Amino acid sequence: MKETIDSLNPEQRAAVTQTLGPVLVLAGAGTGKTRVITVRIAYLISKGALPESILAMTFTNKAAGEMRERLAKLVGKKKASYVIASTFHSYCLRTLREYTEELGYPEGFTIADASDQLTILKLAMRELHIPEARVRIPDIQSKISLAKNRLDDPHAFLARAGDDSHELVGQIWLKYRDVLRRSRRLDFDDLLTETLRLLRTNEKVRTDLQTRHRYLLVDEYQDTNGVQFEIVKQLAGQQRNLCVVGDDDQSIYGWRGADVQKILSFGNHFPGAKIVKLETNYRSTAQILSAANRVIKNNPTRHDKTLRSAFGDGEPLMAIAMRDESVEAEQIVAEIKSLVQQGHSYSDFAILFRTAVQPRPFEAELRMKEVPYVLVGGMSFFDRKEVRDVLAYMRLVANPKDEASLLRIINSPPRGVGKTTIDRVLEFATEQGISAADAFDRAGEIPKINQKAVDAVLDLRARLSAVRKLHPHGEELVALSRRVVQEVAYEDEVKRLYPEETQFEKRWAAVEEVFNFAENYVKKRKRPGLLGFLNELSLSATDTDSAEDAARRQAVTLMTLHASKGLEYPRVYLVGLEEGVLPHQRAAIEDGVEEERRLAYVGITRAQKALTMTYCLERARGGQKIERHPSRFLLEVQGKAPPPGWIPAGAGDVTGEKAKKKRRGGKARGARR
DNA sequence: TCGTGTCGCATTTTT
DNA sequence: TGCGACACGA
Repeated sequence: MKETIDSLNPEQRAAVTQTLGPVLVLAGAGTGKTRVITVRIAYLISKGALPESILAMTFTNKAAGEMRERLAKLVGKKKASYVIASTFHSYCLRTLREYTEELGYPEGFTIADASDQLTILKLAMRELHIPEARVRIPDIQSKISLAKNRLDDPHAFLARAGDDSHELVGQIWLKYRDVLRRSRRLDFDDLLTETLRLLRTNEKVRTDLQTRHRYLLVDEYQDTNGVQFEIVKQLAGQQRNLCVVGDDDQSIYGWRGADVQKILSFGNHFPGAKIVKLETNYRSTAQILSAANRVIKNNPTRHDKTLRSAFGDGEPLMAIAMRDESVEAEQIVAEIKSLVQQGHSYSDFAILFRTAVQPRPFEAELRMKEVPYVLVGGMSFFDRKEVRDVLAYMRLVANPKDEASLLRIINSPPRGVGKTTIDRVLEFATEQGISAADAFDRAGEIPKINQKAVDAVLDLRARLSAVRKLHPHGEELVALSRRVVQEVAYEDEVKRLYPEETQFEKRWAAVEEVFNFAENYVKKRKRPGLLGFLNELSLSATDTDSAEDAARRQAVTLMTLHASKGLEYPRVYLVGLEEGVLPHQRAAIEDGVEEERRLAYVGITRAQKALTMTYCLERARGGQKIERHPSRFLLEVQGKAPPPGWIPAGAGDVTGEKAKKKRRGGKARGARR
């Protein structure tokens, strides 16, 4: 242990050995954050802490996995396995499952993921007779989620004054909550808020958990939202053996409820906190870091930090103006090709951008020039129709009251159940205050109902319930899942939709993959059940690790700035550095420039040796070319202030105005010349 | 009820 | 430019 400690720099050592009371470790980009966390845990254990008394919270499964892996190397597999390293959501899920009785959910619950949430919102709106066209459902979803993360509740939300749309969100929220309840589902936010509720209202649970987790660590603390903060506070209790690690300058998820104030005011929330700054950077050249420092210091509210390179000066940075986005792509791809000819590997390169449309010209160009690349993000395995369908069927076996899942698959394979039938049944369900599932059982009472459609649904329900009877506790998971799929003749349906053999095989492979997941889950768990399986899948849906794919396949990486956090590449292209793109127009209008600047900072600090920043003079948008101006961040990189006559994004921008007017005016204003 | 064409719209997305 | 929601006809 002593050797490991000695290998740390003085800042890192301070962060590791300060083991009592609250500690805030401000870990700048590339300063050895993960190393500090894992060594700190090892140090705690060496000082006599029981591994099982240490709880380390992360935001992603990937981070949790990495932590466990590196810890195993330090303290051995056995001890490492007792340390709880888990995402907030997974931790909350296991807590809710452990204290089912205290919670009062007699029959368990399944998790509603992002897409289920949208379905449930649609259901809620249908009940309220709000036409879908009137609002954008993802907006509603995000507003409700933000409110939940601020610990708001729908009644308080409605009581607060607001405009029509505020009122509308409140009403939908109330109904959304009803639908979730009667469907026995919790959304991602509920996992957190319900856990907090338990901690606050149940003294047994609170003291249980406080005694169990003597040492708390929170990774990426700048991403903590209001609920997560309160959970941490509850768990820390009087002992306050809490160490949080993060970087306020890399807080880029404010739009999702993350609250930078939590890291900025840590000292106030936990009086007497010790603050350690890690500023020695082991990733990038001095050139890159001074550019990063120059940009980020323009943010007024932050913990003051200045990154120092552990290496030399390095190559100068490049900033290049391009005529438009296709030239941007051509030039960059050409440069990558020529550098590869000089001995670089394709996997040394990353192209980072702000929005999801930007990679298009790059993909086209990379394909044309036959450069291997990996686009990180995009559709995950769990977003595929077949996977979602099969999981919906399985959820229905676990929980027949699940309305979103029932409606998802109610007519696939086609059973002659159309919109009219569904509307009538839902209308009846609303009137009677019962679930959609129960409404089908009483469909005889519904006037003008299509009896054939109802019979088909009843038959479906009978089949699913037969599977449930066969596996009452969800045991024999693999057999169960195959059985469900067989029972509803799903294979025939996939064949019908994709008669072409190769297409069919591709689609069916996704279904087989679900069976594989089940098999792995059974191997991993002592008591594998259906509910546990479904909920674990919901919480691990996104990790497809294409970032690692790129390295293995010797490919160029393309990804959004958000996706790049935590990663590093020898040579980075930061593209589309234009006012309106970065900072994004909407963020510029809505007072979000500071977070956009942090995004730029994250991008810059991904580069190890070389950084090239580009912007376009023109960019196509909705079919026509629009003039662009270099981003303010490009000026800041050079330590310059905006010149007179500089045009900021959002301020009187033509496209912005037009978009707004269109939405308000609508068709009533008549045709525009 | 279901498949096809058209219109409108357009940040980021750890769980 | 490309996707998703809706309207319409079979």
